[in-house]
Amino acid sequence: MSGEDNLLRLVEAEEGEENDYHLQDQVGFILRKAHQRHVAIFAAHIADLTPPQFAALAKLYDIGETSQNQLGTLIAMDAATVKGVIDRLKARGLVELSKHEIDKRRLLVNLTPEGREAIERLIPLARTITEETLAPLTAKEAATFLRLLAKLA
Amino acid sequence: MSGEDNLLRLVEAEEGEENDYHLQDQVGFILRKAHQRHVAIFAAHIADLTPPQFAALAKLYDIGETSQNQLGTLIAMDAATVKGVIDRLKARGLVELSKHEIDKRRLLVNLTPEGREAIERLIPLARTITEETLAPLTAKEAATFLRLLAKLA
DNA sequence: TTGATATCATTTGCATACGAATGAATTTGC
DNA sequence: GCAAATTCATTCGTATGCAAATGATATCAA
Repeated sequence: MSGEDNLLRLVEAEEGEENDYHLQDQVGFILRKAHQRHVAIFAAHIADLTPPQFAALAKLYDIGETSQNQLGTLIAMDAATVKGVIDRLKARGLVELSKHEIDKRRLLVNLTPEGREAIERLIPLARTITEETLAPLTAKEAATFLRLLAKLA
Repeated sequence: MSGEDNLLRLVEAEEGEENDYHLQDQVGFILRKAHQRHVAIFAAHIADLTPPQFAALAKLYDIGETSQNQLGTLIAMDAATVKGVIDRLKARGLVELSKHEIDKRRLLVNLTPEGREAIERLIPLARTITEETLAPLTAKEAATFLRLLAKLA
């Protein structure tokens, strides 16, 4: 810390300016930490699947067969990311791929019976994960938080 | 969709159970999307630094020289992650490394003059990024959101 | 109809993120 | 004072996440 910095602080204190920047108060930093905590809770309950992999299976279970690109849109992943996720699910036999009959650009993705079994088994655990993630909040706070978070996302 | 599934749905509808699982309502999924949006806003304002890199510089600016490990704790990164971040900042001349004189395990990290210049220039932009991230909320909502988010993180 | 655009998927490169294993150095406990 | 436990840093492997470039196909528009 140089003498100039100390002088600057004095001057700004006199002017009543807030010069401090506290990383730990910034929404981006706290958002990153909250996300990290959620991922850790997820991993503690569902060890053999990542949140993005689970999201892909859950969405396919919800809407049925769709193109890789469309699936990516629905679960908020760009094309490069969704490809990797689907590749790994395919390698594990949880999804299967086929070509779109009419539009030859599209790659259709669907659950295999094993994938359907897996997601049906995991959804109850996912509800627990959501509960545990929100556990520091009261029910009312959790509702408020989800409403505001959705406005941000 | 098999006949058994349809039967299951009828039974559950009669019992008033909620069987649907909507990914887009789960806190983890929305948290991931909110984080993605923040990172995009960050990149639009600060193109030459990532949020983790910025976090490292901002924390060093705040507390001065510290060990790589301690820095990681303060900015919520594990040892493997912080090493990569610091390596890249070092390669760009924004931080410098030195050995701890007494405890030979520790690697001290500090801002270079260029790093100090950079973070002083960037902090005002970071304030803008925070504002833009919270822009969908009113001031009161933003305060509530930050309070609840901090409880979760 | 055909030339310009747009869409879908892939690949490459870079940057987190974290578990697990390893080795060096320090601290603790007895 | 010494063995056990802990801490610090590094490395490896795997998995997102995204920008940019590319190629194939489809759609639009003059």
